[in-house]
Amino acid sequence: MNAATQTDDPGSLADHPFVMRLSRLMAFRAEDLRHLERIIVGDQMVKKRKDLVVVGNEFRNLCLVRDGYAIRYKVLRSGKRQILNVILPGDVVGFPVSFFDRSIYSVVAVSDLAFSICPFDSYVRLCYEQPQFGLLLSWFAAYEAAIYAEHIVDTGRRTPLERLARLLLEIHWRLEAVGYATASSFELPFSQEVLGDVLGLSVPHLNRMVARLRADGLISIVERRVEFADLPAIRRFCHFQPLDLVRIPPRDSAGGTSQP
Amino acid sequence: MNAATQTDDPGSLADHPFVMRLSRLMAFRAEDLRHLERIIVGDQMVKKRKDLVVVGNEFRNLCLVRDGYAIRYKVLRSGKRQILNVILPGDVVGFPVSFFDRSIYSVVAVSDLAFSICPFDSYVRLCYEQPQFGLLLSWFAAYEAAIYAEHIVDTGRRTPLERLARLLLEIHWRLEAVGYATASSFELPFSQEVLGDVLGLSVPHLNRMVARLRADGLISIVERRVEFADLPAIRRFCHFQPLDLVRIPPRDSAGGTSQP
DNA sequence: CGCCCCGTTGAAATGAGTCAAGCCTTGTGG
DNA sequence: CCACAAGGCTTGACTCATTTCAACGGGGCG
Repeated sequence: MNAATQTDDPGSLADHPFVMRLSRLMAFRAEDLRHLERIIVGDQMVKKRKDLVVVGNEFRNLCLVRDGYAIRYKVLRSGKRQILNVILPGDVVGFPVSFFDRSIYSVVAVSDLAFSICPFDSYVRLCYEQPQFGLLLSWFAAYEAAIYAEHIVDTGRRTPLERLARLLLEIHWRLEAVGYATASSFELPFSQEVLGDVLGLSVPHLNRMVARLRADGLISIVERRVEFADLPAIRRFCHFQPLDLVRIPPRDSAGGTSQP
Repeated sequence: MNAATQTDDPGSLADHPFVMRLSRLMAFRAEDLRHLERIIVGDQMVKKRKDLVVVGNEFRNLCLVRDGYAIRYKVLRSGKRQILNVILPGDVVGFPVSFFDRSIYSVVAVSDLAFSICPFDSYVRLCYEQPQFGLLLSWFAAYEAAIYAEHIVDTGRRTPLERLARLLLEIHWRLEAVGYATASSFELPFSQEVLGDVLGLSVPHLNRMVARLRADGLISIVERRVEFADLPAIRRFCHFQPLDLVRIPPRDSAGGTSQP
């Protein structure tokens, strides 16, 4: 549909970061993998700075990010931009926009991005046939909501320094979950302008906060790679606590409510 | 389980605000109503100021609010409190907490509150048998996430005056959807301390913003009732746009992906 | 080679928080 | 039924954290 895009055969899903997250939530059988593969219409690669979702347009796809980074944001009349969330490998671009008539925010790639495309309607149809996929969608939605909730607390009541520390820890945590980070460091794919717009801070102020974390020896940054010298220490400093979903109960778990 | 609570027979669900919201999302059949009634274990009433969910505890229920108001919040070490969201009739108390091991925030009633209790595990089991309920859960989750997203934009980048106007409009919009508001007014069940903690503002500053909206003739408040003199005007002022979910596609919508 | 993006730093202006006090209303217990 | 307490609203003065505006340097990319 667009010059900058190319769609080819979907690669194997087995090593997809989305599947990696998913298999931590439920007993994921080979059969389920086939169900998912069946409704994926292709893989796509887009360039850095390419818009994926634009406000006001209809968007009805779940794009499962295989590699690369993007941001979900809204720009106001005043020209200010607020980023809701950063999108990492294993995340889904079409959430929650696919549930609404017209998109209320935009998504843009901040690096080259590779993802698998699944039409929303196909996914919904699959949910009717294989209810575990509906639950999966709910679980992802709950996780997303919880991340948003933390961002509300950040921008509403936490100090800029805490916010920044927490954001770095959140990104590290999420990247580690899909194998994109080491135990104590990760490649930071976002400019300070992006970080500022996530945290509701101006670029100069954000910059000063970065400098402060550095001066306090809590982080060091060399060539876009963030390293935590003492992970427990920085977690203590900003009271970071990772979010952990419970697993999705399997179909036959206890009793059942079926009528005779 | 607690002195202040009393559980009695679930009343009819037909007039439940939750069902009212739900029936706007899908073709809700009498049969579905029975499915839902079957897994509801009772109704409960709690007093104003009663804690429903407390941080760190496990909570595995969906509480469908029938009447009254509550808030979902987190208090920080500094003593500051951030409210994530206000809970109105038709909302679900156990979201997203039931998806996590231990609750990451608290919920407290700010008025006397009546709700129907549905054990989370029962609901999940129902999803396996009747997949439309799984989709329903996803839809609710998406809506919740979208509201959170707007709050992030509010606290991150909007002026205090806009935030306040938007919050009042959001509450009005959500109350109207369940028949708890007139076309241009509603009972405001929240103190200024609560409003401040939703918007990330101090009470004195919030108070000044209320005064300003009043002075500008955008709202009037008499005896806890907020009245919009000119609804389009205040919506224009803060660029408020109601969120509208698409309907859940029915089971047989087009084609199907079943294999032979 | 030059442009543009990105990071960095400084100085000034201002918006919002904090602290403090007073008043009104509501609820409650004597 | 009254009195007092507590919660909620309102206002003022002061402080300071954060934004805004501005300028500069480095480095990668075309």
